[in-house]
Amino acid sequence: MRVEDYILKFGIKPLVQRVAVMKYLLTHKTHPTVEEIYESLHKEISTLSKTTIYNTLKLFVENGAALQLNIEDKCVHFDGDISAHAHFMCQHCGMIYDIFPSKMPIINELSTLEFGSHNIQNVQLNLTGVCEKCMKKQKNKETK
Amino acid sequence: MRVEDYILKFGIKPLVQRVAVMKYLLTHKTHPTVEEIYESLHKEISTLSKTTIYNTLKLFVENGAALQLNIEDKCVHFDGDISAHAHFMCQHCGMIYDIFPSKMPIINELSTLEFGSHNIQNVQLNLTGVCEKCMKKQKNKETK
DNA sequence: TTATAAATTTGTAATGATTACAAACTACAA
DNA sequence: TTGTAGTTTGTAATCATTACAAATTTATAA
Repeated sequence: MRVEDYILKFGIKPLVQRVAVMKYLLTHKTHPTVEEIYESLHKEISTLSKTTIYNTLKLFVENGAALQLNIEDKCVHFDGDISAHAHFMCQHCGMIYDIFPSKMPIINELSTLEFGSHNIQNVQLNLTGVCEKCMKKQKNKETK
Repeated sequence: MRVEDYILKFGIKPLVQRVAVMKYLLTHKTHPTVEEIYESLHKEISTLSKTTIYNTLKLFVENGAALQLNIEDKCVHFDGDISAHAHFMCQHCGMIYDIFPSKMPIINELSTLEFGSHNIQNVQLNLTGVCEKCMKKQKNKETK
């Protein structure tokens, strides 16, 4: 499906900037920040402004076309994968890993959670720690 | 137990500023921000600086004496309750509700989660939406 | 005690992500 | 073609957080 049609399904008018941002999100599973998206897309679309990226991502999130991850305090990350999954962020390298229900079945239960009469609109399961790669690096340093 | 002894158990030297901040966290279950803590404690301890509150909270979090909640993008919240529980933040009023395992049994499973060979140090389950109070307010407006 | 070193606090300045805003531009319908 | 609403853009402002060095407090050792 064309990205134009994809974002249309969320009620979002497919303007060039928006299509570019969504295309970026869908092809880069790195949970990018505004800065990263800007640095990359600015090369293709030289007139693209950072404000537009902020506006566009806000629009995506409000319409359920993307997820905003508040997993760290430095800055916000975005995710074009709106399927049920959790995230693990490494405190050393900053990488954010996806965790899918096949690896963590509890994730399947998150969509049915209830909390009194409150209206739940979003559920996020955020893990932090040290990733395997960084742990190995640490061990190597220790043995030197 | 005195707050002095409580933070000592986390290996934190109980200086007056630290005791004041921890006392605030333990008596205000509102998941305060640095700003809120500062505004309140500044009245008692006029010399207390915001930087010290930042330093102190960082120390608490690093030593497991408090939780840092990244549930929204505006600013960070802190929680002196380190028992297993989740949070629900209302998008309208900004209030953060505690969710304890008795109301949401899945929370009990969070401490035993595993993800490959990665070293998990922290797990947070964050819900957002509209709280009961704010939904009622909305309904009242609609019927007027 | 007293002197000295180490740790901590404080206030200010700097940083950097995010937002506000108004002017310029674009899409689209009459 | 023209008008209007919607969108983008660049700049300036905001505001939470951090850096930093001086001042202060606490711990240590003589």
